[in-house]
Amino acid sequence: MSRVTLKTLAADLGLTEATVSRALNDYDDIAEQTRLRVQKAALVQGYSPNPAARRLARGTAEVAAYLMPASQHGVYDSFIGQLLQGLSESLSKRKWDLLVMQSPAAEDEADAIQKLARSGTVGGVVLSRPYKVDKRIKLLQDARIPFVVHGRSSDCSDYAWYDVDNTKAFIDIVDHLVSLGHRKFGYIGAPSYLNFAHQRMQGVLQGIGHNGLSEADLLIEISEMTDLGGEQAASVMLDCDTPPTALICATDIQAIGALAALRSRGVRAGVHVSVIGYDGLFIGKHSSPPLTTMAQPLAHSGRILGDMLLALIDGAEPKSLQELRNAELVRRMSDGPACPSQNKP
Amino acid sequence: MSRVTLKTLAADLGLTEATVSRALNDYDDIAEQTRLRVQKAALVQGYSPNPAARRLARGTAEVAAYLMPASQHGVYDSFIGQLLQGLSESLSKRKWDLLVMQSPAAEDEADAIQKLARSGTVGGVVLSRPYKVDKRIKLLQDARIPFVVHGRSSDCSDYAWYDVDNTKAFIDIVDHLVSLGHRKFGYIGAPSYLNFAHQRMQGVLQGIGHNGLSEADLLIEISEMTDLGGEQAASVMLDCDTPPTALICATDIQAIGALAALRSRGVRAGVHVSVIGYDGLFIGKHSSPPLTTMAQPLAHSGRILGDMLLALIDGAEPKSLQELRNAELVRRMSDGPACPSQNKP
DNA sequence: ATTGATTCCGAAAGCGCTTTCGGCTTAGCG
DNA sequence: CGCTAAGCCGAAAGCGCTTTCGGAATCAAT
Repeated sequence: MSRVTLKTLAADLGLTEATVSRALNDYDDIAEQTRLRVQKAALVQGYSPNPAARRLARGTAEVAAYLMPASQHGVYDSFIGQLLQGLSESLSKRKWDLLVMQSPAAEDEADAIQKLARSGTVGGVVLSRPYKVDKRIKLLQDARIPFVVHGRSSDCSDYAWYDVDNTKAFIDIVDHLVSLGHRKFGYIGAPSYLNFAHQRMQGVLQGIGHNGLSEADLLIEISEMTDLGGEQAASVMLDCDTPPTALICATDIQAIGALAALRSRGVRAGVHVSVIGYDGLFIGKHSSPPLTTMAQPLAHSGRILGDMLLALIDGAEPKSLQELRNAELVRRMSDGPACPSQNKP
Repeated sequence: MSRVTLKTLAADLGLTEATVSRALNDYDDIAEQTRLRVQKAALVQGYSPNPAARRLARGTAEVAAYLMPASQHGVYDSFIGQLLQGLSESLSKRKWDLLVMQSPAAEDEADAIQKLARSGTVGGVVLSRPYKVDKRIKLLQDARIPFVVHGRSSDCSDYAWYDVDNTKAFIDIVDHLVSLGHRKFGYIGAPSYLNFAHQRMQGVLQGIGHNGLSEADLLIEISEMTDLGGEQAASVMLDCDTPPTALICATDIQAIGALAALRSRGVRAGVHVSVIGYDGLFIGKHSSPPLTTMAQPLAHSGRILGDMLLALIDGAEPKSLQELRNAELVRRMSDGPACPSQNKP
């Protein structure tokens, strides 16, 4: 059983390759009747076009690339599977393929992206977790490759993105904790070249301001986005003279580390000290105590990003494709009213 | 700045496209001197071949597809990110691209894979988590697409695979628990169409046999691979007349659910009842109590699979590429000596 | 009946690269 | 010095598909 190509199909039908091609691609200068005849034959014979040939002829590829964020010190983002599934689902509606690529090392970025553009390998790009100022975005714009960003860089007016309102989320966290009576906070942040980390910190700062507190009421530690990082940062804050009564963490992973720090000191999270994380990771349900967290709605983020990219390909204005969602507080057991007593029992 | 193609390069150098092509691809009928001249020019001008054209001409694609396992009831495998990173790293040594595809629905599998083969989209496939008898494997063989399997189906003699010895791991678990004095077990399994689930159960069964115990000493519950599934299964076993003193779980996720079931009954894991999981998930470190588990060495599995695939492409015998690793018991806090007293306090 | 517009399809030129084949040049040998 | 054998490179034919252009029908209208 040799391959069935346009040529063999055409020969079978007594038509030209050109006609068959147009029939299959729904050109309108093909008689309805022959169109049907051709499409049926294609189905029967199990014809499927050679994508390489099509790509070469058309000059455009039905492939999107997902630029994976680099792993942070061996911690891999657990949402990647979910995101890819959504993306691939959405893209497959148009029979697009999904390529995953490592975000190249900083120096090679320009090269890599220009190569992407030049070779025409991909027809679109999804970029995750942008930096505060992200050269890749400009490169993609210059290369005229349609792209959507999962997150925002500091200047995000000119491209398509989908993001969660990090700043608002952390303002909300502060508000929530203040309403529980907390007045002294610790913030465990992430490296601020990642823009979401910057945004989250801004949220905390604004929240503190809102509520009439001063910077003196806020301790800040920046740590790696790992459990160990969170644990160390929490330790530092807990061991100081007037430790905070509430710990706000940039990510759940760090929060879980913070929980460990509390446990090892015999401090009860949710009673003596409140801990709130961000992400809504599944795993927080099973920490001890279960972690209160701001859950981001990433159930459909993959699909949304995919749909945006497709829309972009169809000629939509990038600026019209910007979607901001809100995270939602899910209270479990690690937050509670401020503890009036000393928090070192 | 228009695209630099073989044509423009050739024109610049006063050579033919053919010569330039051969020079760049290290053919040996090109004078060393001109080869260098060409390669340098290519570098300077930033030439990179159009992959679609190359693919079309060569008839072979430098692209591997990863068939993502479908999510189980909304639980996404957290190892996917890590695996993809390893794969992509390995493949990029040869400038191969990585495509991710959803494993198509059962009925469409044949179609999908045949389409893969016919269209020549991919030059290799990585298949995760095979079923006990997996049609996809035969399809791939028939289609003559090089492929490696992450895991094994029940008949695994004829293809390349990388797997962890699930059976041995669970024998080891039983042995370990027996040495701690346990005599009555509960096994929380996963749906056995997934071959790893079958293997793990076999391990438990063999372990029980080894140690001179009988089937009466083993309760079995099959559940979904979710925390809830594990929790429900554990509940059933704990509530029976003579509950087991040790719970063996097919996956960490289920084990974590089991832990929850214990907690809600006031039964202390690691003291009254031992719980052991499998996977070595990061998250087990932070459960309460921290989960004892068989950790599989997946740190490099992506790279290994990638290297295998590349070797296959180079003509290696599939049978010579079969690698079995052992999982390793990492003891945390959820196992302990059998508790002589009633385990319902 | 002649013209003009439609409708539908074939011819043919690529897209950018690979690869076979053959020819020219130079070296090696008697 | 002539002849064969390498060594190098150019010519050209494709890979399988798309798309422009134009031509042959068909039809309506003058």
